Amino acid sequence: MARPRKFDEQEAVEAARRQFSETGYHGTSVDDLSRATGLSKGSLYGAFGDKEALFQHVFEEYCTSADAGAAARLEGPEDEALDRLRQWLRVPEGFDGRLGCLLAKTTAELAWQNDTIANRSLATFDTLFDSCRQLVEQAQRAGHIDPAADPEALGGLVVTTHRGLEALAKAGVGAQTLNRIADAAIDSIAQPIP
Amino acid sequence: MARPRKFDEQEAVEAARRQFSETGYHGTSVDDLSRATGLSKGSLYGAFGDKEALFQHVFEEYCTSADAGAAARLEGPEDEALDRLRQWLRVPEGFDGRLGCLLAKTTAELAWQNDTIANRSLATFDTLFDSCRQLVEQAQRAGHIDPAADPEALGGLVVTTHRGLEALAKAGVGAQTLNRIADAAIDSIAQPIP
DNA sequence: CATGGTTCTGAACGTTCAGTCCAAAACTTT
DNA sequence: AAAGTTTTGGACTGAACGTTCAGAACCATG
Repeated sequence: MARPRKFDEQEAVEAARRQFSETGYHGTSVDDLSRATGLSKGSLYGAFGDKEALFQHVFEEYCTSADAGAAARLEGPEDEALDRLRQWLRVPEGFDGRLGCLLAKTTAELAWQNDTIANRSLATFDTLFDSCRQLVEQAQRAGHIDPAADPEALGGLVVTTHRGLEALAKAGVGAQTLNRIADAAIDSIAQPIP
Repeated sequence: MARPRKFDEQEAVEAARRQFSETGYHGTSVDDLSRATGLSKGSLYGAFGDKEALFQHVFEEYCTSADAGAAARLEGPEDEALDRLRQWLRVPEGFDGRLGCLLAKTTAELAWQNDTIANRSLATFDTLFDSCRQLVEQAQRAGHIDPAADPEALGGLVVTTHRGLEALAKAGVGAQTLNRIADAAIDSIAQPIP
């Protein structure tokens, strides 16, 4: 009954995410988005509304997948919980972190001005806090972290370390240095082997 | 022999820094800068060159003062070194961190695209690494940190924690939570009292 | 007071921006 | 194959952008 879309909406959103991740919200023009997605402006506006709506869509999707990742990390045997935290902090060897996390880039650029963005970021950070706290508790039960320690504070510390590593990566600090710090972070909250 | 400047250049740079800190590079228009500094556009261009040159000036000054702060933190008795690290991580109580550090905002926004910015950021991070490593070594000599630990890795970990706290603050995480994490960070690298 | 040199000001310039619009193409259904 | 609907791409618009510039304002000197 009607002409179907020539493009895949999901692919377009991913292309837009890459573009926004590189050049930020204010640094990205609608023409940039048109080029990145391969869609003309007309199609872009028809499918997603204006630039801000497209950004919100991209950001929402990114946060949702971050939330899902946090939930997935909880799965697994308790005596590997500390390793899962370590793996989360570590970074693949050839990794160029300057093209980094959209959550970090967005909160830095927009959280101060835009309450919708600020609230969505905060919600994802809360999810991360919770996930890490639970992983710390798992590691405590497995005897890898001092059971007397405060799991909420240590979980928050892991999240903080993760965000700090992300910030350093954006500045161009090398993967080897980042991983050394990641290991130091985990080792310093781990219980010495008796 | 000539009409003197009506404005104080240093004040103008500080006003521009506040503006850039809030709205970022691409999010700040020259009209915004004109309003923030109280200077007309012509004066701004006369005094600092174009928008990018003004930004570089502001950023350079910010990084230089961060470097100076890192050096200043080294001064003091060695048995207070760990406390100086703690104080650096902690945040004043009523603090609203969403108006945050220009270094963080700038690396997030521009390091990917602009090599000059990237190199300047990296240089300041190196200074921070060095400063924290030395403070860790001081604390080791004072017996507050295990002398067998790797001061380079622990110094890097403290810097990372600082950047992570900054990122969380930008997202709107409260001062109380931030300080709890800061304390956990220091406590976890400190040697238990014998 | 007049001159010369510098700074300040705001209007004006060309460019780029986000967003609109529509004729033509593309596709499905009948 | 014809009708009907949606997509598409690019020309278009007014506003906002960074930048420039001519003239007014100003101070120190002669």
